[in-house]
Amino acid sequence: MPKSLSIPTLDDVARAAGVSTATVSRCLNAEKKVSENTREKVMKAVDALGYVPNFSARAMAAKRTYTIGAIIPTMENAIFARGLQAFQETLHEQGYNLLVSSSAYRPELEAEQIRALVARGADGLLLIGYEREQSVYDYLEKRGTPTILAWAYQSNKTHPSIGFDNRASMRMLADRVISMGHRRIAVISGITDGNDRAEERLNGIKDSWAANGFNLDDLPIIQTPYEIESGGAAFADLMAAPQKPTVIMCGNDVLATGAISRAKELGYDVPSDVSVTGFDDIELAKHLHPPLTTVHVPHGEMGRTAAEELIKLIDGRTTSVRRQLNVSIVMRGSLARP
Amino acid sequence: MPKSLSIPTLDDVARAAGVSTATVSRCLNAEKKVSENTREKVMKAVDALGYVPNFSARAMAAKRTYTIGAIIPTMENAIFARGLQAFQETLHEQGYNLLVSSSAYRPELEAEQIRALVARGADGLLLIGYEREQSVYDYLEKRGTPTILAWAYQSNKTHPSIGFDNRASMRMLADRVISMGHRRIAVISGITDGNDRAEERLNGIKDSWAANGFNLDDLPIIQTPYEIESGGAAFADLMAAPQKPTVIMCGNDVLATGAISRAKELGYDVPSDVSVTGFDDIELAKHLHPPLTTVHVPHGEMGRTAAEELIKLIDGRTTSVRRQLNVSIVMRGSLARP
DNA sequence: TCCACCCATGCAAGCGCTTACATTTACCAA
DNA sequence: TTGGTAAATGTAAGCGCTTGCATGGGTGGA
Repeated sequence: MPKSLSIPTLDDVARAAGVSTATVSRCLNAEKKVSENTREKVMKAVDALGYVPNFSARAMAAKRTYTIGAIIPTMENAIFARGLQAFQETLHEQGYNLLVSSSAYRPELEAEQIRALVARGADGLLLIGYEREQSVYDYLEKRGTPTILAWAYQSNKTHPSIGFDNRASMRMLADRVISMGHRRIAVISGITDGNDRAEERLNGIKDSWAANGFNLDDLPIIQTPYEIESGGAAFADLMAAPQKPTVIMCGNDVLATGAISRAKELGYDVPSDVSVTGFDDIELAKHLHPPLTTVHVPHGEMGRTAAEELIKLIDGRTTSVRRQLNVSIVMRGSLARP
Repeated sequence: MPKSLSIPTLDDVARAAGVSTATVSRCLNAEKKVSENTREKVMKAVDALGYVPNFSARAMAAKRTYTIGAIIPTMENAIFARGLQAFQETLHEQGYNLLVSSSAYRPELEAEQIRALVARGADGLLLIGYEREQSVYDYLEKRGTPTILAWAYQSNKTHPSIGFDNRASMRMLADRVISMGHRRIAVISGITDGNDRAEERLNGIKDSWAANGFNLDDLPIIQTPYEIESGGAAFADLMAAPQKPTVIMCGNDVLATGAISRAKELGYDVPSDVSVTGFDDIELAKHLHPPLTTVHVPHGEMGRTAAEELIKLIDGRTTSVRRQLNVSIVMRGSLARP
């Protein structure tokens, strides 16, 4: 009975090609050290058998997987899609694969998934933001797994990271809003607990507000999950106040989408009744009506750079990276003078 | 020099606990067959060393990974997000992990990723739709990897699948549109080449159109990628015709989003100048302005069921599944009488 | 013609686990 | 006390690959 009915292994290929397994292995990996003649024989056998190397066996023997793990807070909306796409494409060009999982913004789930990815032999990891337990960093350190943080950059942190300054960026936008004459600002923030990006963005607004001589007590803030519905609900709450805000600054574009949608339902015109701003500049932002004024984040560049630097880290071609990217304000129709 | 500096293995744990590796292994897997006493000792050692089992080694020895692979056409937009989320949650409840990759709607990439996932030892696979080369199915068959298809259901196909009838669903919507009095319909379809769902949806519209006694030559159709921008561009093209359509039926909600956005830019009012319909009922649909009339797909149920049935397939508790889910039309503001 | 080298190849030792099978231990009935 | 049985544990053989080292054959210089 031919063995061909079961899954072919290196051994099968070697036997079929009349060489040793070592030779087959070398054919499949290092291009060199095998004569043209032999390689041809081997490749023919590989094709004939439909051989595909067993990943686990390879990982075990080589202690290298050419796999990168990424854990993002959510796949539900497009916040991370563009950046991750670029990350993945760059990785792919360099012969790496990407394993993605989502933590649903839950730190304990993130920790679990980090362990799972490391256990799977990920050569490196991409994580979002800084905030996580020290024990997680210790674990990564101990296992020697190169890790790069993205979507955030804080000059006082030393961990390899590629991102932008959420705080300064949001402050820039808030300054702009205030300079346009707005004096009644309300904020729909993401949940800051366990999310340094959300916290920094909120702080950016507070910075601006305070620096312009206003009282933080006069700055209504609602924290709510990054979902369209929540943004809508928060909008309704904020507009129910006796002193209606003239502008609502949202922690990201998803919340802003909800706010604008709800504004329409409630009969408010944006921006003449109330302005709305976002953050991230997801693709949808410019297609909202009115188009959303927001902070443009260079997602593609961030993903690409993160991939390149992470691979350097893995190859030992560098020991640390810290790169700050520039964001810009995109003025669109959703923001006007009060 | 203590070995604790390097990554702890089963051996280390066994030594620390004063038992054999077999016992430790049994502790970590089958709950039974180990005395309470021993288990405690072992667990203590595990904690102390911070031991995490090596996934590859485990996969190799056990020939089982408790990992499911899913390949979806895109992560860029939310089409698959809800369904995948439910799929993943159900899997997780049953102790399985999910590996996701995206094929960017490219069959050859999908084939490559299928091989990669199988090589990684995926116990089962989730794929979208029916259309792929026979060789891919043969490969899966040969490797004995259980595979379930989702997001589509065709009664004439026998492969395990869980989905809905794209053709009948879209036809239902088209019938409705026509019954409202529309006689000038234009279609923005996804690229049908290599995408059976897109093709079926388009066929559904054609079915209805023909069944109502109209000529297929009078049905303008543009095929374009599932992107907001493309939807917008297609909309502009269709409206540039001498005979403007009274309704534009889109292959999915993403295209419809682009169409509505572009309509505003061009100064058309939806639905009084032109109606727009979508398909999928992504979260955004109801937040568009006007809210989008579309076909509601039970994504959550589909994901959940797919997970359950796939696991049954893997466990050999069943040999085949074919389940058709019901969709429904959601009437919202974007569709009105001409 | 001979020797030193180098390149292509083979040999075999793991990588860290699981599990069939063997062994030991504990306990109970006779 | 002793034999028998079942439960707990240990032994060791792989799982499919990579890679350091050994080997052998071919090449070119003297």
